[in-house]
Amino acid sequence: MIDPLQFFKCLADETRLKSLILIHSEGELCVCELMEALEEIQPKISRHLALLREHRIVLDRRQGQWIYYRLNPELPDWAKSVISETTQSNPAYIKANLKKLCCMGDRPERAKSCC
Amino acid sequence: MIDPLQFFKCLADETRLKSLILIHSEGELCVCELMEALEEIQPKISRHLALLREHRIVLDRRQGQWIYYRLNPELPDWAKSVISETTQSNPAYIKANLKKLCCMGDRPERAKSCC
DNA sequence: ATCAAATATTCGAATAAACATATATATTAA
DNA sequence: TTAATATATATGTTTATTCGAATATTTGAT
Repeated sequence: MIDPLQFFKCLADETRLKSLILIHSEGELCVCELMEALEEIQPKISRHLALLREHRIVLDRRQGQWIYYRLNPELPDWAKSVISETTQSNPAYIKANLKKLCCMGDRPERAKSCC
Repeated sequence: MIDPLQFFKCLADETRLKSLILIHSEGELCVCELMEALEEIQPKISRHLALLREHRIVLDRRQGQWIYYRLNPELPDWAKSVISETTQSNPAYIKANLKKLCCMGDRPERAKSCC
């Protein structure tokens, strides 16, 4: 299982930390949603998600053209708990980003629930 | 209070993470004890402790020639909890270091309890 | 089969973090 | 006051991380 040091290194970058918190808040998000919420270019989002995926902190699934990222449910409890508590106790940290996500037009959400 | 990103950056280095976990396990430790437990040179330990102190993750107190570091009791609960859970759930991560601390001769511990 | 959209990956450059060495400060003991 | 011990800090260098730009891959629609 994941080493605590590697785990915290994964959280020690703004793009990755915010992505994780947003993914945890929303359940599942795709790259274009994170681009909008964080106002970052696509390769930057993808690169950081790839790192989280390599460390098995998130899992991905493809649905059509979109790739959805979610927390790995097999993360050790302590690691899940770090993410949960950080999310719950720091709503201000991602408030503006959640807002941008909400206001986003044409979210691929609908596709998510169908099929 | 401390920003989650800054907090995780502080944990994302082996010397700092192990120092924090050891300090949390032992209550209070001085630089020379951490040097022994982590087998690192003094300026390296001091530098990393200084960073933790600047972010108010630890507090220090001088007692004679020694400076003891402890967790800041005013850390937000979520941050305390991150440190506690990480410590409790990863005993193997610092096992060898705790052993070295135990075996250390001439620990300034006695001074700690007197006065 | 071609094109557009979403995402991934590669690569060289820029930035930041960590390091070892040297030196400074503070305390205690002689 | 001098010497020794514990710790802190300053400095130049090395190493690690992050970045944007360019390109590749995959999928769905035409």
